[in-house]
Amino acid sequence: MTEKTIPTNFIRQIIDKDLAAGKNNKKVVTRFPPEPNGYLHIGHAKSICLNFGIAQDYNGTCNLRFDDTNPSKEDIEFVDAIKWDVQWLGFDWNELHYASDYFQNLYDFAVDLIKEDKAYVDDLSAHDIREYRGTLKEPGKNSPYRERTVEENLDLFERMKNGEFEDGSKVLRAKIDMASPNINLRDPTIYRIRKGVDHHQTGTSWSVYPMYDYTHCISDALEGITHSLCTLEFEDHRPLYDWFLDQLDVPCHPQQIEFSRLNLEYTVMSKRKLTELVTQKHVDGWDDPRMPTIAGLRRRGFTPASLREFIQRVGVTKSDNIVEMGVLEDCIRTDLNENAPRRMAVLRPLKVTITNYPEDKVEQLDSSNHPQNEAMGKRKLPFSNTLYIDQNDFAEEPPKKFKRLIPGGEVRLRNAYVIRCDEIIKDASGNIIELKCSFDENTLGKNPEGRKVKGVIHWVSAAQAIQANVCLYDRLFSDPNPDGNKEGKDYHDFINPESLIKLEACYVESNLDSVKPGETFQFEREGYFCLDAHSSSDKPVFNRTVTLRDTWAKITKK
RNA sequence: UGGGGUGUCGCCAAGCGGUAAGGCACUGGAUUUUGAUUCCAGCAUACCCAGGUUCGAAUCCUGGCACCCCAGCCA
Repeated sequence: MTEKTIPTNFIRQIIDKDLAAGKNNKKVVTRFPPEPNGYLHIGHAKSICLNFGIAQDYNGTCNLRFDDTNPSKEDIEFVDAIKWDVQWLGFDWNELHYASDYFQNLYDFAVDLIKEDKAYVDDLSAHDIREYRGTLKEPGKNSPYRERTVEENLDLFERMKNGEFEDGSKVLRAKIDMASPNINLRDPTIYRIRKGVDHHQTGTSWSVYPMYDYTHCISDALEGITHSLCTLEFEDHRPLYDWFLDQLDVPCHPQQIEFSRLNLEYTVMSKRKLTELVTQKHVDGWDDPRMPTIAGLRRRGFTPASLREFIQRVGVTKSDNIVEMGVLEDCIRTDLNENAPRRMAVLRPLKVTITNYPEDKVEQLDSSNHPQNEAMGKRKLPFSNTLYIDQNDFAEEPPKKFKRLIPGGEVRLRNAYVIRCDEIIKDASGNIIELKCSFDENTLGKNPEGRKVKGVIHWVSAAQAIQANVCLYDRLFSDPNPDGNKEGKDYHDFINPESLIKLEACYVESNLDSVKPGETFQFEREGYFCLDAHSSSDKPVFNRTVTLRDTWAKITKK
């Protein structure tokens, strides 16, 4: 799909001004800085597209940096997954970094801070630190350890690093202002002790780990980042970001700019909640096709281009938002409508016997892979006297305006003949199990004479069709905003029990015999489907990415 | 008056003092061997509210209101 229009947003306007003013040597350097503590979701895609997109459009560069300062939550599994997701989305980083690469620099800068009496070792417990911090409306008060001498702080901090103290017994704090109206400035903790935890990059070589606020600004500065883009909840941290850089002898002072997170209707976006969905088995894993993760969307059949298009349509601002699913759905439909070859698949089979078609004959009918794009070629479709159609395409007592198959009525078999239903066969309990039909041999590739046949339905030839499982997905939650705090309820209470419907007796046309995992098709009149990444070869599993637009469904609802 | 933000169509979102872009959704209608696609038409006298400045205000000023974020040794 085409992504031609270059977006405009307030961040790009800031950059335009900076460039015009000759700031940063007229360079633009950004970074995407995930913590490897989970899989990336579509909200991260916004940050990725923003950061890498700006770098591309301004002839700048963008780094991938893992913000790995909390070893107890992180795992190498996540760093590998994140790298692949970024590349899959279509981006490549200039430099790959880990915040842990800077642990020594960070430590040295902390020593500088101590030497200038701008940081101190505090023996207060976590609980007491909280007490001393004050509240949103009342100022905090100084720790009794705040006035330790530089020498003592230097000694203590070094011994913290050397592993002489237990976890939680001491922290290093920046000495700023316990009465600041901005809580982040009330002597924030910048180092804590984590002894013996195995860090995925640095092993057990460190006993102290720097905090986010302290790490992030310095990492940005060391990499020469010009514009440090992050989400709105860090607005209050910006004064702290700037404070550290002002105190320290760093190569540059990047500009932090905040934008609003992406929220999508009928799903949740926080890593904690997504992690819970996985660990509590509400879904099959991080790549469950119902998940808003990049991995889930990929397995569902979304393309990188459709996701990039979505992010572009949604824009970048500072206002809170909840985007409707319809936007995402339109993005993938637009892409797949243009690029997915057409196939036929019968999801709820109903046997049809063509009584006037020779029993042993199999015809190979020509059908195009795309009605609007001849370049996608043609395929052969076997036709015989025994077919399957979808149960929904026959009605013994049709509703008004129904234009599919009815008793005594005619319908077009897509890419084939017009048939008429002559007889309904039912089982003992009255279920329709078969239709006896007759075909009009003069209707292949042309309309019948003297009468109009409005309906067109899809089908497969029974003998050649391939058995398949099909997974139909719906929204994971029944409420558009499962996060919104509604009297005592949380997102668990809105999990949609029908978010996955497994159909296990489906037939797909024989041309679907050598499909690669992830390959996408339009099953005509049903929707877009892809072969599941975990599909086994004996019985393929197709995931429905999205339905076709369905005005008939709208009519029947009225 | 704790601090920091945000308020333009159902949902996103342009707009930056010269008279409300666009997309999605929705509603009609045309073409169609997918009730798909495509096409064509419609869809904010109005920008949270109230004052004010101005020839002119969504844009500037004043005062309200609503909503979001912040009290991790998480990021």
